[in-house]
Amino acid sequence: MIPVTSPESLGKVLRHYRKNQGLTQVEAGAKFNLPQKTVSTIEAGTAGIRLDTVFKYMAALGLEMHLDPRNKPSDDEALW
Amino acid sequence: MIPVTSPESLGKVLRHYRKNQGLTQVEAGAKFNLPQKTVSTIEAGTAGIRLDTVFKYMAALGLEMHLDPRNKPSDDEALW
DNA sequence: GACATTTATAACTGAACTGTTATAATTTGT
DNA sequence: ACAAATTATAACAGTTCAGTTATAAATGTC
Repeated sequence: MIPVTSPESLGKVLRHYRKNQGLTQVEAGAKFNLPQKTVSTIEAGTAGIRLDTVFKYMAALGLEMHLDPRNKPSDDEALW
Repeated sequence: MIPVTSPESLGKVLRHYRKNQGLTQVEAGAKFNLPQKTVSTIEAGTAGIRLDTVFKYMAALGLEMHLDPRNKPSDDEALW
């Protein structure tokens, strides 16, 4: 449930999930034709990575994203 | 709590939050020096937008991101 | 310590972004 | 329906990515 607010923190979270699944960068990237180099770049937190590349990698790891207000006072403050 | 898995859905959610705050694209973008054109591009769901640009815009709207496994069976399956 | 696996880094090309400025198209309110 | 406000689109220059291939560095195992 770690909040992600930067390319760096996103890279760390993605790496965490990948390792949790016992995958190497090559294995994880192969699912969506991302070369190992690109996976490395994503996890390193490079600022300029393209959004579609990130979503491909999230798909490879079976992840989805949620957006929430920062400093959310309580969880029952639904906006949708 | 809508799950985001593509640039398109991300753009829609960001637009939703912006309008909820009563901001125009110019007003929201100005907080982080993003020109109106860039905000429009983000909300339109352009695939190749750069990740740092997205995070700037999220910061302008006071949002943070969370990653979760897709088809999460139950909410008490914490991984962290 | 040596070997094998995994990850980081490099050079090159083509493609597409951001920022800037400006204008067209659309939406909103009266 | 008109005017004002908002959003979408365009051209240009500069920057940087993705992909490919290859290699260096780091990590882990015996």
